[in-house]
Amino acid sequence: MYETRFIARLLLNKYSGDDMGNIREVAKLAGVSVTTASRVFNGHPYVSEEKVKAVMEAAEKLNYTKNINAVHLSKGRTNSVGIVLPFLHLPYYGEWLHGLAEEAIKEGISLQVFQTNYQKKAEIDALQSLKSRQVDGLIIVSRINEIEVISAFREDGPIVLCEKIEQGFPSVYIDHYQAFQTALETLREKGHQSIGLCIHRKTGTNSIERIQAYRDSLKKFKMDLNEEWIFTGCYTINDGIRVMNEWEKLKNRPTALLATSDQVAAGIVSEAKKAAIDIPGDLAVMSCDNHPISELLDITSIHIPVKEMGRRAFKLFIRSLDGEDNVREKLETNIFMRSTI
Amino acid sequence: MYETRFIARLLLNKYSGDDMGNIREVAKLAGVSVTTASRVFNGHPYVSEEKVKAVMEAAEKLNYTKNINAVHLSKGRTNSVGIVLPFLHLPYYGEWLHGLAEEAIKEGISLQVFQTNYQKKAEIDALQSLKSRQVDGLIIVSRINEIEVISAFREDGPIVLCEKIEQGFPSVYIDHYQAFQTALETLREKGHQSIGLCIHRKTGTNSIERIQAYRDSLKKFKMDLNEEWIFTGCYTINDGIRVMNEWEKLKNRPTALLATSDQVAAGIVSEAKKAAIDIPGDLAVMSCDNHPISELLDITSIHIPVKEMGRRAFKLFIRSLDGEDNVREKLETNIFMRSTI
DNA sequence: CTGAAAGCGCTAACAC
DNA sequence: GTGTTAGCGCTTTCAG
Repeated sequence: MYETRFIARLLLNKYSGDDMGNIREVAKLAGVSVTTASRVFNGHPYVSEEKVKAVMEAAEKLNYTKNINAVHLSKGRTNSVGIVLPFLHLPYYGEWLHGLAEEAIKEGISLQVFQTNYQKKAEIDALQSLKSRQVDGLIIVSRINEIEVISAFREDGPIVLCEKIEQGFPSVYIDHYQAFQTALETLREKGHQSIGLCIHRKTGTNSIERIQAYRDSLKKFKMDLNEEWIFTGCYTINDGIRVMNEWEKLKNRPTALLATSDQVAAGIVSEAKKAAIDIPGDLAVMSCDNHPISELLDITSIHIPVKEMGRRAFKLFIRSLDGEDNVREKLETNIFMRSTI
Repeated sequence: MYETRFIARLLLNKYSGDDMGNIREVAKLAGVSVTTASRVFNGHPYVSEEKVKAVMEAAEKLNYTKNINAVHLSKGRTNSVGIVLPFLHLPYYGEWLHGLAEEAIKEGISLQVFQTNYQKKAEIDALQSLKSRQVDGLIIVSRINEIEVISAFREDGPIVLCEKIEQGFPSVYIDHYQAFQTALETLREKGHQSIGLCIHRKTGTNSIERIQAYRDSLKKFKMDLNEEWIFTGCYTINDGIRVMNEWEKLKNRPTALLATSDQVAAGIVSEAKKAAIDIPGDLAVMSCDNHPISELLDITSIHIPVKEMGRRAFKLFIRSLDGEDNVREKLETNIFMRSTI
């Protein structure tokens, strides 16, 4: 049996690591038990100096490295976390991941990234990876499946959400309702009575909150409401350009646009310039994130501490592992006034 | 023994999946052998209809999910690949990952991301994860360690590089030397005799190639050379702003700047505008990547198919797994002429 | 301080 | 078609 398997691996896989011993071989060469060798590799106490040395030497000689998969199986965890997000090319998620990765490396936790493209199935694959113990937990930056679907995996491990969720999950979030209220109030004070919205999608906790704040504000101040003024699918610079073109075609135009992403606002502003539309004279623009590009183009933007969210989400994941699995953290926003409103 | 372990897990970890059976229990409940159950879960042939059904039902009843770590250990691979890159917040890498992730999901390969921050140690950790079999292979988008260090891990699994490397690794790359030559030639034709460089770093295959092209071109055309004109550490918009400020302080100023990133060029161009410096009159600017921001700001840029590189790198990884582990692919670039030169 | 041995849960060779 | 069983390589309990 040994033979067959060995030969098969040789044939199938040149990376069979044939020259890499396992802990048993190391132990044998060092003249100690497997237990002792294991202790040495894990820095456990109560091993004599000389045995430590013998084991280290044997390991060196055999070019030994732990097979981490065996460790994972034996320990029942993987020291890794899955990050679930829709798109990797949007600056928002890049920034977010950057913050998270900085924390994760400190804790020696590895990162498994699941780009869902907002496909339900892809997101469920990520959830499955929790159930199958590929990752110890999940951080869902943005989701597409209903919360009930997510909840079904709740018992399989910590799941951190990044939205204002009532209970059942640890989460880090922005009060988008409040932020939008403030933003709309600010625009109103500037004299805008008709305001349009550029938003990612109509679903999703964050989007729903934002739309709600929008509708509520309009009603409260008896401002104009027009379904045509809600532009969805707005993620990128190009989407902003598209919005600007649509705006131009509108018979009844809003005098201000509130976008949920700086990229979109950037597209709007630059396309406006090309079309000789005066910002903020003909159209005021305000966006979210306060990403460097907004400063660059001098776009008024609501600062969202994206990187910090990534960091916090990771910390919540860690706390969740320790049993504190219902913490919710709200992060603050503030408006950076610039020239586009 | 069973007892102790069980209780310990209950105490330590609420996510012990107590209600989740393993394949043995499923097999028992279904009244079949473990092998048969395994066959069912892996879609292997030669299992009778009824047994398939029995196994499926038992699995359902026990809320069974494969423990993927056991699979990994048993099979000797993990169906995952590690991506090594310095920074997750730079659009370049986001774009790159996006392309890669799209391919990976098709093949059911999961992504482990290693953000190194260009710290040698973090990069080595990634390499170790290959050796410890945490990932089946590595794609190094940009590295900081010497090639010899990487080579030492060559036998542990496929390692795909993204640079023009002589041999020993599969790789996908851009001929940066040629691209820069063309760019510099273009600037020269526009009458520029003194050209500055904004580059990531002085090391790294790609940077070295670019600097070499720079020096060679200057020499060839007897253009001015001034070490002060080489700005390093240029990655972001803010770095571009910094460069612009430094440029202004220069006694002897280059009349053109060639940047390796659109972000940097964007910073330069917008800061120039603030300082009432005419682009391209006082200073011509050209950059690399042709990221949407360059179109936005109408910056002349060398198009680099970043997303495609991500895709190709992944495909090379797959081919490498299949034994074709020395393929090198060159991707083409082309200049998008806009208003900054 | 040390070691024997029983797991962890799945795969697959081999025998029937 | 199906089942038995020996791995995969490490951790950890328990008994010295």
